[in-house]
Amino acid sequence: MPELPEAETIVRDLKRRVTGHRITSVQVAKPDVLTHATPEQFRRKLKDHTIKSVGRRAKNIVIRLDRDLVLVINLGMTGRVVSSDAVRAGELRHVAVRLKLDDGREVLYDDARRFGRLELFTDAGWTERESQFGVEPLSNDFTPAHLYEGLKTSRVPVRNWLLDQSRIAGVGNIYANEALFRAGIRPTRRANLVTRAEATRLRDAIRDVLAEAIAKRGTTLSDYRDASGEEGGFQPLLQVYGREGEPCPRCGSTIRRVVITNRSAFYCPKDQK
DNA sequence: AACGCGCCCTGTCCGC
DNA sequence: TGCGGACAGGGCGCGT
Repeated sequence: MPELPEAETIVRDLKRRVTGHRITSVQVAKPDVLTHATPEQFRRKLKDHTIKSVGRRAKNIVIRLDRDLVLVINLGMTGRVVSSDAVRAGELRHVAVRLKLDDGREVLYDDARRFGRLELFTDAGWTERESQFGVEPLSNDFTPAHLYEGLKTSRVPVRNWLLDQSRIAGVGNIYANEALFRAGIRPTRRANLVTRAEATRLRDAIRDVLAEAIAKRGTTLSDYRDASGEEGGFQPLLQVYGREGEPCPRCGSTIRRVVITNRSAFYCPKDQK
């Protein structure tokens, strides 16, 4: 599921719903979503901490608590973070972790495939981990020159290059494909063969598609929900992702699907060279 | 040492 | 209706 726009949407919802609240108890139903902690360690560490802020880095939800504790949630493919007062009972069938708050509500982590992970850090520990991610694509540091110089150093297909979180933080398969369509670059092209002019178009395309997707509260293909349990609204605006066999919205050619290193890529054979 | 690959796991859909 | 295979937003560890 979730790429930068979906994580960002959840973060904005959570910020409003949980900031300032204290965690009064923690239940772990599916221990395999925890990294480097037993359920007992996780429960003991989180209990009685107060949530100071909620933010995002790459596709991660970063919850800062008092007394030097940071809870980082990566949603994997099917992870959801929802507030218990926003979902109907029984709607969540794979709750892995419950965080009970001081007002009686719960923050629920639900994950059908359990590819998602919850991890606790100290401030310093998270700073270290965070340094391994690349530039935030919506920040001022993500310049055309930055992108062009980075692309020059690699011969992998540009679609794969865009998925590398140590290069650009937060772009996943949907938005990589959409940005490449907007920029007129075929997903299979080697990164180092993208021209300076194309890199500039790609940089703008990445920023535009991410910002537009955030404005629509993300893309729901099947599993993604925001913190209120609602679907995203960007899926009708996808131009190539998941549209194999449909006409290109720009030229009418038939959109193709190719598999690059085990993941689908979609493109218009006429508009993307 | 950059890169491709297999794997983690469940659900859904499609063809037979 | 059932069954097997393909496929799904991600990311890690491995071998080359």
